[in-house]
Amino acid sequence: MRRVRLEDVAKHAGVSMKTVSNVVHDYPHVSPATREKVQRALDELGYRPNALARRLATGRTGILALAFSDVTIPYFSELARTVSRAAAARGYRLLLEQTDGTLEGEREIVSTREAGLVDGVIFQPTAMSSLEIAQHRQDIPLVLLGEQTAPIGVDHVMIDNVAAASVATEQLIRLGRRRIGFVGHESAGLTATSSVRLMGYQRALESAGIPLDMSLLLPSDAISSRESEVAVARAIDAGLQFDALVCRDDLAAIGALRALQLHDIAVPDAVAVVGWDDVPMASFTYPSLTTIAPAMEQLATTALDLLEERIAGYDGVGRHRVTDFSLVVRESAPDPA
Amino acid sequence: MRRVRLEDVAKHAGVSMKTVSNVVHDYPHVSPATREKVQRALDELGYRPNALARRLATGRTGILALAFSDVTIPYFSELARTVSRAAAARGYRLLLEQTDGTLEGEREIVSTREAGLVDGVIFQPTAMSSLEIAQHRQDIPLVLLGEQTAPIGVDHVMIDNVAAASVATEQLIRLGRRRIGFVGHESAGLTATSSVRLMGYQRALESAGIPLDMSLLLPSDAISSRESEVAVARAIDAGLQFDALVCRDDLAAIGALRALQLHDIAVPDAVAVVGWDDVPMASFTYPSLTTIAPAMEQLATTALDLLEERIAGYDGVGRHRVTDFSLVVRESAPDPA
DNA sequence: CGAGGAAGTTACAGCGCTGTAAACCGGCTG
DNA sequence: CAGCCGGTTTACAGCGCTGTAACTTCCTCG
Repeated sequence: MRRVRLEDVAKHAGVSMKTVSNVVHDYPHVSPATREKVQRALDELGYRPNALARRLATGRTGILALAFSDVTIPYFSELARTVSRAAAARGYRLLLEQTDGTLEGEREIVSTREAGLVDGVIFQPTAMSSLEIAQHRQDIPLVLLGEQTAPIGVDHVMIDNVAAASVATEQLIRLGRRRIGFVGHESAGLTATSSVRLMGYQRALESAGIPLDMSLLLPSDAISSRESEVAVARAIDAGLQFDALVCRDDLAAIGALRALQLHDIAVPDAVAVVGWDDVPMASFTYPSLTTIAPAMEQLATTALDLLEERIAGYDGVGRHRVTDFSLVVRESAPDPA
Repeated sequence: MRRVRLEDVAKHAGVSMKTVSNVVHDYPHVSPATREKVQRALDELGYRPNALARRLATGRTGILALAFSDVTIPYFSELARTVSRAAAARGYRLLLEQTDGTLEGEREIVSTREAGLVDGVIFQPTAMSSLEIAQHRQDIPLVLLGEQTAPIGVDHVMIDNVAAASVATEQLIRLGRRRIGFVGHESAGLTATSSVRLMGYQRALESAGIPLDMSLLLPSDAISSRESEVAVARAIDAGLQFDALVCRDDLAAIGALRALQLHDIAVPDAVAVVGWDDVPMASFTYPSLTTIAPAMEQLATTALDLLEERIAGYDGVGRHRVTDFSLVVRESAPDPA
């Protein structure tokens, strides 16, 4: 069953290849008679265009890559879904690239040994520094996501993490909490994400005149529910007193919740908890999680806008866009009565 | 900054394009001297092959599509991660296609209006029937995942859902439970998945001599934690007596857990719960979930094996592969003391 | 009635690469 | 020393499509 080519259709309809191509693409200047004749040939032969060839000829593939560490991290699943939808709406398809958060994996993304396959890349780095990105990067349209600062010449979209962390912390302060811990930042090699969130947390405490107590920082060995559960459990066992927790992300919050429950500590009465990301699960934990919700659609749209401009040829300085967030209030840290 | 082509390198090195191509591909019969000369030219010019052109010439793209309803469903995140890794190990990259579980979305996948972009497709249908798949399908290598039966000529990989549902149910029976409910199947338009799982549940009850009580079937309006939380809450409020729940998947189990907790019903003492999929979250709920864990790696590997055979030209009857599963015992339905 | 234009159509040269067949070049055999 | 052989290299024809320029009709207008 040989593939039907444009030429076959052309022969069948008795016109030139280009005319067939014009019909396929709804090019306006084709006479109705020809159009109909060609269309019939198209149908009879069951022609399906070869995407590859078309793309070689036009130079654009219609494929974008979305790269991050791991799709099973709920925030990234959400990101993948949202970007995939938004991309589809613009006629692009999405290549999924996982880096496992390793330097090698991330280098591979940025230095793309093969050209041409992908029109552009949206990339949320974990391990790579801005400097390294600048060094390895090829001349493929690139938009960076996340808290990492971007190299000159590279576009970047993020939410204002410092502000968001402050908002989260303030919610706890409004509840009258004073011994507010921070959970889930890396114990070694703080990521950019954790560090800006910590900064916002500190800032909110300062503004409220609450002195920073270093013992309330509960780092964990890795970004996972497991590790933050361990960290919180250890703190409780060590007799640490606290009445609220700001968590680096919802995964950390979920781990924290579990540690508190295992120790029969009531949430939010004894300890209030806020998370970050508003992952789907945040509604279904018990109690459900108050959390920072990034405006995901807006983020995806903004990133795609920038990327499309790059693809279209914009080659100026890197743009920096800040997208919105909101605090979703649920059971784990309700509004004050 | 014009792209460097094979021809540019060839000119620079004073050899033919094909020789350069041979060096790039480590073709053995190239003299060391030439190889070295070409390699230098390659490096000096910073040549990067154009994937598209290569693929047009060879006819293979090295891209596979993975299609299912929604990446944010944890089972699919896991699937995406595992398949993506396995595919990467074999030199393929993964295009992510979301169908939203709609018929149109799924039709699009199977009928692929464009040819050539993708070497093969791994697809887990939700809405489409086997018949419809057979009707719409094009001649692109295709492997089906999930409980749906596959059309003749199409490969299919799944776990033995009836057996797995029986194992899950038996765990509850061994705990001495007799009033075992089933939660989270669709109240209208049962999917193939729900229906085989229900079948296994019934079979286990029968084997244990427990009569089936239809009132213990708690369907929900949609597959989500929210809906199954509602379904379970409603049942409790209606005074339904039960001492265990088999849930259609972990999402349903998580919803059920929340309903039970909100009603102060102890898990597993009053009601034991088993889920399905072993999503990452299953370890971090409180209590953690006993759940059916499909052998995801094996599933991905098997699917890719079949697909690669198809890509290589196998055109025989559809193969049917059954992969393993296990019951992961956690707090929500522990082993009997 | 011929110039000028718009609409419709076509031929053809790429896009950047690879497969094939053929050419080339010593070195070895008889 | 002709003939042959294997390793090495090359020219060239595609892969299937689109952009461009040019050509052909058929009108319209002065």
